[in-house]
Amino acid sequence: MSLRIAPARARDGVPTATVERLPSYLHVLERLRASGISTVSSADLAERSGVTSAKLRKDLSHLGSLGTRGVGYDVDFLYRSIADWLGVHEPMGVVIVGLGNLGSALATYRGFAGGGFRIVGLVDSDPAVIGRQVSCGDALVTVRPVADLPAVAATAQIGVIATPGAAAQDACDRLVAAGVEHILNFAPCFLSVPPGVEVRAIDVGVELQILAFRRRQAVHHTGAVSA
Amino acid sequence: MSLRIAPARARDGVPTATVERLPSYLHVLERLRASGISTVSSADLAERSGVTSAKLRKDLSHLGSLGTRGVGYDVDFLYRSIADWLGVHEPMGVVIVGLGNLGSALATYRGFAGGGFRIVGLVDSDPAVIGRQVSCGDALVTVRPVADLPAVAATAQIGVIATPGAAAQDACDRLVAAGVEHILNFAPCFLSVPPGVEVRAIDVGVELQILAFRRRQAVHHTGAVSA
DNA sequence: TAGATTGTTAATCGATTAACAATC
DNA sequence: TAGATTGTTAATCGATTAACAATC
Repeated sequence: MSLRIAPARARDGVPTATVERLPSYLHVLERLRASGISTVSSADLAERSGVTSAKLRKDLSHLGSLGTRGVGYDVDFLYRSIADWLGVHEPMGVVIVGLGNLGSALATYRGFAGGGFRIVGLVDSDPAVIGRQVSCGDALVTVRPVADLPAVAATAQIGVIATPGAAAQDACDRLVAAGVEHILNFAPCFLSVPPGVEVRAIDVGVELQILAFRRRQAVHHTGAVSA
Repeated sequence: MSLRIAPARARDGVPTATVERLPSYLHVLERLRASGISTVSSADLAERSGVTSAKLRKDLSHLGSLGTRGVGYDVDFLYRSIADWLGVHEPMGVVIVGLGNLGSALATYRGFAGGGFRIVGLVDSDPAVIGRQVSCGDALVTVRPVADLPAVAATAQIGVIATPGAAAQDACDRLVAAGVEHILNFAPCFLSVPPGVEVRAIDVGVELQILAFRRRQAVHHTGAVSA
């Protein structure tokens, strides 16, 4: 398979559902590449990503014609095509608010160091935590007080909220005031934000409840529980 | 508003998307109840949950006719109706595999203690971690070696994987072998499981990539980056 | 050529939305 | 009654799926 130039990429018109699956494909391709596999079929890549092959091909078709009929996809070329399309090479500054157990876990998370993310700030309100040095990938970052958030967030494009629920809206407001318009919220509450600001929420409690419901449903729920 | 009996609840035929939003509504209602608010309109509850009022009413309509036209929803009644329907009163045993930063954060997470979840086991492969006592809500739980997983998982209905990616599939296989059929996976990899086993995956790296893409899109990406 | 696998089509399916009749 | 708000309908929208022509 000869070296090819990635086609002109249209960012618009690609379904939301597709965009949200591309990072998973990228991740699987990264591992395939690392293990020296040079070609994959849609069936193989789909299975490793947990989707159907039809869905995978449809997703990829939105980025262009990236495979070879009768052969499959070149792992390296497909990896670079998706990475380029997503734009993962542009570095992203991340500020984390809240350095309890979860915030600390996120700060040291490998996914931040790799993948074009850089921790540019850590913020907490607890005097016992402020001043602590946290090892984020190859950099040491000092936890700073909430008062420093405007300065810290100035170089951040993405804010991560890992505070208790009661403090989350305040943290969010401060991030927004500092100009951060993309927020990942781990606190168990809904954040209200002005138009133009995007929040993605991950609520562990909600995920657990869904899973617990599925489990109850699976056992068919014979007999009534006590009222 | 007089005391009412919750209607017969049909668990089947309720859309997946609705089921996955019910825990959020429940959570908001919990806070409303705690703050002494006794009645909400669909518009109000929807805004606090981050959905539209039409969607909220449609969701709730699947559980029955729970509101009062011209008035709204009784907070306490609606809370109990959703809680009963989801079945949150049946206790769920949870086993966590992997007690690094993230696993520890999850073990001490308030959401496990409340909401009908009970940590019945903590497992890790690191001798430095094994034997450590972790405070999970009101109980102290001892971290046990991977070899003990079958015994530990015997009383668990839900497994949580918080290991590094490389160890996740092994952890998953062991959980499944121990009879756990509902798994929440925080490791950055796709888990393959036999039919009948359900996995919900939370990949922080993927969420970040999606958010980063949105950010890049928002600045409209004028001009080309260096090839 | 024969076999394999993509990219695309058209049909199906499910979820969202706006509007409004029902009714408190 | 008049005003408010639900529960439901029907239309719209978007995502998934199966099948297959294109083509390596």
